[in-house]
Amino acid sequence: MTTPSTIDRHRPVPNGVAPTERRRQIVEAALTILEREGGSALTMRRLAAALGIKASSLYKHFPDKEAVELELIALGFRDVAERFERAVRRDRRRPVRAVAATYRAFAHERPHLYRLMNERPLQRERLPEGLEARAAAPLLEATGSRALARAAWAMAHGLVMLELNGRFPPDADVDAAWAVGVTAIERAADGG
Amino acid sequence: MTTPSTIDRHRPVPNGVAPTERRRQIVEAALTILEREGGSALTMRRLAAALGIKASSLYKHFPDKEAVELELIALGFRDVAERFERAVRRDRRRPVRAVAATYRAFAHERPHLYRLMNERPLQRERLPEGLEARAAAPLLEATGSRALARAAWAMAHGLVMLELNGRFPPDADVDAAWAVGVTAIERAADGG
DNA sequence: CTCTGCTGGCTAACGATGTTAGCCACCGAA
DNA sequence: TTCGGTGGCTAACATCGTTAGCCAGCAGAG
Repeated sequence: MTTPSTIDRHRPVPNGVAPTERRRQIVEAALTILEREGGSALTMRRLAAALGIKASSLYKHFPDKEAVELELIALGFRDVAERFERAVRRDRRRPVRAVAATYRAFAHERPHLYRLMNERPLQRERLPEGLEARAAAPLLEATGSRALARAAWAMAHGLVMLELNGRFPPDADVDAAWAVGVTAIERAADGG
Repeated sequence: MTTPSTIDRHRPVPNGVAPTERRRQIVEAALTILEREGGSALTMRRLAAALGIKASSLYKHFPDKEAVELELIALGFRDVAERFERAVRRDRRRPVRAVAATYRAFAHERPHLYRLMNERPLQRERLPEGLEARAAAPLLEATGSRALARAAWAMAHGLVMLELNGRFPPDADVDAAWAVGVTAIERAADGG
């Protein structure tokens, strides 16, 4: 309305934000906080402090907190996609197993990022186009069926979340649950 | 220290709270808000307003917000347990299928309660003893294996959460994903 | 060289949130 | 009749995301 903000004067980049150097720095700092201290530590004030500025100044670079989070989410999807692509290339015999193991490894290595990516509704329209599809492709290829790919994804996601949330008993053999689950999916893929 | 609070003078009931009439009313109001308006609407001020009192007065009945939520969670577990028990009694031939359908139906009928129950780490020690185990028993019985039961639970939970969070494309055939997933689990149960 | 306007900071504030301290009216039992 | 517990209240605190409005610096135009 009044002053044309820094942000909406740029081309319609997915997130409504063009990739400036300063923005890159902000995302980098956000990622550090997220991975080191978890999602609840990623506040605008905390993020600003890490950059030596005030929270309100962040709004010169991003329209809202969600825009910052979406950069992290996109970054996470890119990481997952690359891992999947490498995994299926490495183990062509048993792609389902390879993708599952990779999925689990990612979730364990970057649990806070995993949560950010998968715990809440995803604003697709603010993500780079095709990124989600790229991350999903290897599993779809491995299972050979959309329905089975979704069931497999759901199982992997469920196992990860239940484990991250400590919902299994302390003595539970989570490896065994993964093994039997993956085998069930593999059989369905081969037999179907 | 000074005044012995209303709460900790009572016997060590699981949640640290004895079941008074007033407390029952509070939980009832909380449930109404949760189911009608979702988890983010369940605030202490909002809950108090529904009862015609101030937020701070709630702390005469519950030590914190989590204690109120835990009452709702316990209530949810009781509902799930009863549904499961009825389901396996009704369909003895295919207990896995029966439990899965029941699980999905519960999540769709009471999505906000489902979220409250399953989205975050669970404070077991503040829940009535044995309640969680009771809710888990039918699936364990149906699959015949802890590992498979966990894989099945994870798949169901994953499917529910991905669906509730709108993570599947709008045109996705979620029924098909459930069907193929349940079949895979059933085969593993029979063949194992 | 001067002016102008954008960039990217700042302070102050708003309306939420959960929670605590401290006060007091009521009411039942001793 | 007194006394103490029950269950209200107001006021306040820290923290959250976010907005309004101000201003220093600097680059480019005249």
